[in-house]
Amino acid sequence: MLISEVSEKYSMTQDTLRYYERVGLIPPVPRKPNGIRDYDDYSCGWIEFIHCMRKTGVPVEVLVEYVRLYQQGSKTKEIRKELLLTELNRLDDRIANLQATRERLASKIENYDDLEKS
Amino acid sequence: MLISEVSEKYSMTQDTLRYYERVGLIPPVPRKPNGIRDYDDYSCGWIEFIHCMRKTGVPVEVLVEYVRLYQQGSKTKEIRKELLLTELNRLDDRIANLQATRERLASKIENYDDLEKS
DNA sequence: GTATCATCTGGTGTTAACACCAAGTCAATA
DNA sequence: TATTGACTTGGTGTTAACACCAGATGATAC
Repeated sequence: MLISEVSEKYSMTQDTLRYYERVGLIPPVPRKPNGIRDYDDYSCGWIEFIHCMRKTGVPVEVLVEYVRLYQQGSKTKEIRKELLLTELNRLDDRIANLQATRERLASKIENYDDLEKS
Repeated sequence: MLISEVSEKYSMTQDTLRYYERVGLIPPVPRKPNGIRDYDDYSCGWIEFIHCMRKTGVPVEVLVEYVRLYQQGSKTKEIRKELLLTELNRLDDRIANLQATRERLASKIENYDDLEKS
């Protein structure tokens, strides 16, 4: 798969795809003999996963560390799991925070409704 | 109330407080005759509200617009309400997105658990 | 063979949201 | 009265996460 197709498939720019590989957000992508990237299912899987994590705000730095550990094989399983757990907790915190603010906003809006009636 | 006290109270830097005022994230803060900021309850209320919104990711730009409308008086009530509604919807979308990713992460972690048992 | 592509690498530019700094003012304190 | 300390403004610096650009290469179309 060419970078243009992957770019299309996941709605990401080619620049972002190359950036992700450069900084280690995904493992190295296989190349054709002439050096052109040739994405396979494995690479696409990573891209999809990283894209999803990035969209929800997991920092690049954390994901780079995860990929680094992953590439060191099964001996890092335990650490990787811990890393994911940490992010899960962070996510839960953020969700709770957002929900609280959501309620606050909602009641502020209700206030506006009340004011209209008067 | 001095800026140092407000800074302490809301755990924000003095720089951030001045920045918020400068860009219009909060209405102008009253000053003592010598020009020093003297925050009252009204100002503190704004700071608390804006701080809360910013923490959850509502863009500065949107909040500036809200404050601008607010300062134009009650004739902008309807627009302000619409603005808040838009943000509420955005928040709901983001929360849904985060929750989906949360579940994904959680099951990935469960996978790690399974692998350990074998 | 040459014009047209898409791709490559290496480097610089951008944006949001502050953080930091310097030089000046003012009030209180020793 | 001299020093200390908090505050002021105006300006520049920082960081993350890409976006954009230029020049070179290699395959394909004509």
